Amino acid sequence: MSAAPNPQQNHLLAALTNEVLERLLPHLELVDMPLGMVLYESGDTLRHVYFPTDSIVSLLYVMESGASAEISVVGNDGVIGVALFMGGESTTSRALVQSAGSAYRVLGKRFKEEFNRHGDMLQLMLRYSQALITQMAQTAVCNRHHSIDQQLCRWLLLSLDRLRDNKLAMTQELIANMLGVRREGVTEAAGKLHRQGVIDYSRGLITVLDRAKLESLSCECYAVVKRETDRLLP
Amino acid sequence: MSAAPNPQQNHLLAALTNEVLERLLPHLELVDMPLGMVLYESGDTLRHVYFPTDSIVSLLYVMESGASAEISVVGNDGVIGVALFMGGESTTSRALVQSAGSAYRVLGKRFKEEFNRHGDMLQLMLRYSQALITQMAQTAVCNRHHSIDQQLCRWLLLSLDRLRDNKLAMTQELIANMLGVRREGVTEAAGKLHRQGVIDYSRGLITVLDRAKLESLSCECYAVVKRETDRLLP
DNA sequence: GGCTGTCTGTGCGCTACCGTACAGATATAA
DNA sequence: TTATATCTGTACGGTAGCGCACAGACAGCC
Repeated sequence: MSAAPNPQQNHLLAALTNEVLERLLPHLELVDMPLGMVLYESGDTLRHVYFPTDSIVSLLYVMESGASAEISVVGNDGVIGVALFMGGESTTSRALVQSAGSAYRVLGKRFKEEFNRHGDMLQLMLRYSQALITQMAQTAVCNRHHSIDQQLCRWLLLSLDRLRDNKLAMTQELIANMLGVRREGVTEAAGKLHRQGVIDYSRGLITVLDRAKLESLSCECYAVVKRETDRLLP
Repeated sequence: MSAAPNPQQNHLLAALTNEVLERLLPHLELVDMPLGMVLYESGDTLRHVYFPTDSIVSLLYVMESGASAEISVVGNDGVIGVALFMGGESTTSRALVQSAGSAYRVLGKRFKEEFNRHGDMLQLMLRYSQALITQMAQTAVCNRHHSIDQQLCRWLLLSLDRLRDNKLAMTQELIANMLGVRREGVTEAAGKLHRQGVIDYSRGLITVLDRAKLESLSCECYAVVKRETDRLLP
């Protein structure tokens, strides 16, 4: 939160025409997003739509057993709360702040007013929804076919793209929850990356040293999602 | 295909108001959907939107290595080609006919004309999209945490719900492709179900004998998706 | 300083699933 | 009938990841 927050830091808000943005601005509320904050739980009626500026939010699914897995990750490239305009009002996932920062939020009711004008906002939200679908689909196959080593690389890259610098405040325990694996599995994978000089870390602070190497060690899933997202939301 | 095909066999078409349906009817084309037919490949520009009556279509992701995994399954409860109205025109997945039958299709252009009236069709498609998102998310976590045995049960139930009778024309090889596992893994899981009297099968024809048992052996994922789908699309 | 809680590293047996190989069974074609 | 392709069953070694247990490292607090 070094720079003063600005709605335009969120790519979706920045992509709106001035006309739409100016209608929305009075309803935008800047909120602090501390690590671990839960925006909503599975089944909750959504009250707001969130546009992160420098924070990152994970859409996390928690099972009956308590085991969890990340479905999608949203930063300044997206919005949290698509279920609001989809018409469902709630989802089966939890939205959890994975990297602290800030976000702009709008009351669901106000947001729907703009959405229901069936103009730019509708088009933009539809395209974003497809990007979200792509990411979820890729997560599903990645969970099926790729090793923890590869998935950790993918996950680091996804987070990195949504941050200003190359540092992530994140313990291995939390990463394990996101990936839906054991903490020890993350420790081993991170150890390998460390030995190869790709990352450095200590007590919850990860520094990426060699992004190119990270990309080469990642599975195809990162690149596929990035390419498709860039295509849908230029 | 015993009964004469009728657009109303598709739940989404049946949910439309008469006004909308009558506008759409002249553009609906009944098509045969043979097993193995590919409606579109990853990256293809979608030409039609498909509303299955008694056929079942799998949205399948195929990776660089050739390995695959099913992302979602669509029958008379849904529609294939959401990317058309989302604005992307293409997706990263393949649409494959998993159970033969028929479907009604509409040219993308005609469909978008109705969609862009921003009436019932828009609302319905948005709600369906959320149901699709729910299914994909559940698939992702299921791939991470559940055994082949459980997933086979889930998969059989999903298929069963979209068929008229309790018979599936499906080889173990094909099921393995859908689940993204080895064919031998499916053979073993199916063998267990057979020994328990839950299913019977031979050479590509599976008969479900004890649906209740199947549900009890399945992971929670089936019920979660069904409950949420019923909520979104009553 | 010492105490305590959190984070990371490591080891070990276990299981599910994979890759591979091959054999038997059943349908279709010659 | 025989031949061939397809489908299913079984076996076996290899391995990635799990559950569990515990040890060391580092930070903050008293």
